[in-house]
Amino acid sequence: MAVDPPHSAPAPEPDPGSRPASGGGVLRVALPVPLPRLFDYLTPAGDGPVAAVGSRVRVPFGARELVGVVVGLPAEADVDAAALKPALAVLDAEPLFRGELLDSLRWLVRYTHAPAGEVFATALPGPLRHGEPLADTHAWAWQLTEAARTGLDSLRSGKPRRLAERLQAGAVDEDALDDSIDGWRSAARSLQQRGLCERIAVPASQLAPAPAAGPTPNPEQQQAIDAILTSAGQFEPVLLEGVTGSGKTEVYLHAIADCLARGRQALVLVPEIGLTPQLLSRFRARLGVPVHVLHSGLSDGERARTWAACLRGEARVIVGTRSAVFLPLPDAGLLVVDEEHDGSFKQLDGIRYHARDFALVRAKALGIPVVLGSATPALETLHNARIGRYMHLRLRQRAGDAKPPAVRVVDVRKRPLQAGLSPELLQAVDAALQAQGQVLVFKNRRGYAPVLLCHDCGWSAQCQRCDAAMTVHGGGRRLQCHHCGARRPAPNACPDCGGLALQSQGAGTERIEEALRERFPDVPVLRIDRGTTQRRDGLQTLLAEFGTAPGILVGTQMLAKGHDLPNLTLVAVVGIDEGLFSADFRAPEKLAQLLIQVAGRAGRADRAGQVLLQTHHPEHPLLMTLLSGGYPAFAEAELEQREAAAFPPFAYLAMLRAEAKQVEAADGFLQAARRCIANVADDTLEISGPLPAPMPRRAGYQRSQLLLSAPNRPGLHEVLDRALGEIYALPEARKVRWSLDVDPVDLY
DNA sequence: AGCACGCCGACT
DNA sequence: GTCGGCGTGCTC
Repeated sequence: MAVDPPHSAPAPEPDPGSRPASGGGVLRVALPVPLPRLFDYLTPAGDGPVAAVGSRVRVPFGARELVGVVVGLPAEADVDAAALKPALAVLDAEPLFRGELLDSLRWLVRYTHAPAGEVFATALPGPLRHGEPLADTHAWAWQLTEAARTGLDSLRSGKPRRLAERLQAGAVDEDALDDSIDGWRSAARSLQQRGLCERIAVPASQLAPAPAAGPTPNPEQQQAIDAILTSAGQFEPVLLEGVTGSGKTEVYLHAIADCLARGRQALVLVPEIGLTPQLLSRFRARLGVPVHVLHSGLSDGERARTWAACLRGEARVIVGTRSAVFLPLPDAGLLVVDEEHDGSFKQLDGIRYHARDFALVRAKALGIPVVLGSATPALETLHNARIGRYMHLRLRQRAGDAKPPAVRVVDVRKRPLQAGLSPELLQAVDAALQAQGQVLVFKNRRGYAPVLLCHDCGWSAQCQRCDAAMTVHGGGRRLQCHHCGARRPAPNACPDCGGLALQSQGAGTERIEEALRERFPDVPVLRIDRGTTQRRDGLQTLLAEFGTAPGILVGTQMLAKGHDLPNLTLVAVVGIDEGLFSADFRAPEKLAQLLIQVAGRAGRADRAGQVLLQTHHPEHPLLMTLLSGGYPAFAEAELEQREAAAFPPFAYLAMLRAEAKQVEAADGFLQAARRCIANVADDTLEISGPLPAPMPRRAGYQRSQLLLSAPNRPGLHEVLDRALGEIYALPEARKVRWSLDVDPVDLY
């Protein structure tokens, strides 16, 4: 969703929402069904809340009941009036969607070409989606009862007594009790049973520790802060390009503090793994207001409460992952997208939106600045900055005079490898440990080995439901498919030839961990990947135990950012060669971003870090450019390539995907869809496919895809608008699961 | 997507 | 004789 802000803001529609539907009126409702249509109903009988645009309604739909959102109050229905059913009830006295959010979601419907009801449903937390009332946002507090005045003396010293004494001056909210008395809950329960204290609802606490002063911004930071503050109150997209450790967060904090001082709300979007306790505690310590969070780890109830607190304007600062971009922000003053290049901002199923791009749309509609921060901006973002659509601010200095790491490429051709590690790499690890430093070995592949191979006949362990090899886990004992999750024990003998020459080919993090333990028995070796950090906060706990003494971390993507490792002096990157030759046109960008991010972990503060890249292709242009000119030089070169090849941001893509048990069904649908599209397209639209997806069979389904490429965005949308009606109605559509992805990230 | 209606096989 | 398979049609 590379957004073109000057052209594509949601047109604020004349909003009939303020005009309540009069008796006998028609409600136009968006329902969460995969149909490209709205449904009209009569206003419900009875005397519930009056329907307005943006309110939820419960309606009969075929044989079932659904919760939908009123999106219009037309003078008359677009179907036979006799066919209209009355809605069952209006669920909101005040509309949930109003003003800017309503306009922006309407824009998203047009942009994604998705059914409106599904877009609105995606924007709501589960409980609201299912028709529950807007959650209470009050806090709970405890106070002494009348009876306590006489009964208190009978308490022996202990927890209950201490709690009672604390409550004598008046009610205390639970957050404050959490902070002051360990295990107060059981004490409270015991007092409650004796009728001495009670739990009461109080307005949500606006209290937080007084804001702590931060470090004085350096001149670059100050310049960036000033530029953002100057833009307050108007739409201004800002790319904040800052090398790792240059203090982007400090700039955000000043901009947010200013936003709060002007009485406005601030929303900060972070990648899935960027929402660390460290980041939160820093925000909490500095801002002096409660910081609300929204991420996938929360319960439905918690998400619903945060949503309500935002709508009521009670939440002033919200930090959240992708889905937080849908929060209602009646007093919005600032949006921040941290690590804006991160792939987790794009939703890959359901409504395929890009949170960064939707944040831009919202900021434009809200008339507020939006800050996109990254050390390695997405090429789309850089392009927009270069052509002057975005203000471009740079932070080149590392805070505290930290030196950039020294990068060394290790040519491993013809070198003996041990679990994929070269002697040079092991030597460097040894040296770093000797110098009391910590080491990170980065390998983008979890498990023990990517393939189990029979050395006698060439058989390899394949997943039965996917076109993919199974990964060896558990030191060679188990097989696991990373695409569908299938697991089975590894065979002892080759199922084909019966031979016993089964070998684990290649190395994943597990095997590297094993090799490093063997080689460096005296230091802790800690592996961090999806397998070792299942539990909530697991990563945090593991890293805390790891401490700062000499030791080795082995890990995947997860370790690329977000966690402070002050004593990390060597980062070794293993297995980048696949990324150098991937068919995906975004692979070079992703690899460059990853290398820069990982390298940024080495050497903070006083110690210069070292980065080691192990490769069979030391002369690869990507590495040469990245090494000599850094990310900016790489980006320059890569943008030229994209332009020459007519790829984004110089072309506009949409992907139609289909999957079915039979290939013929998937292909047949896409063939038919291709004809629908070709009928309405001019010759500037390129249509390729149907082609098998990169992994044609996944979890038992055959997957096929059709790629559309247009030289301009309006042209692409026009074609889709005109073709989709027919595509929905295709008889072939019934036999497949299909989806449209505007601005797909993964072509392969 | 669901859910009902509808017309053909192996079971109490 | 029926329970139930999933084809197809519809949802204001």
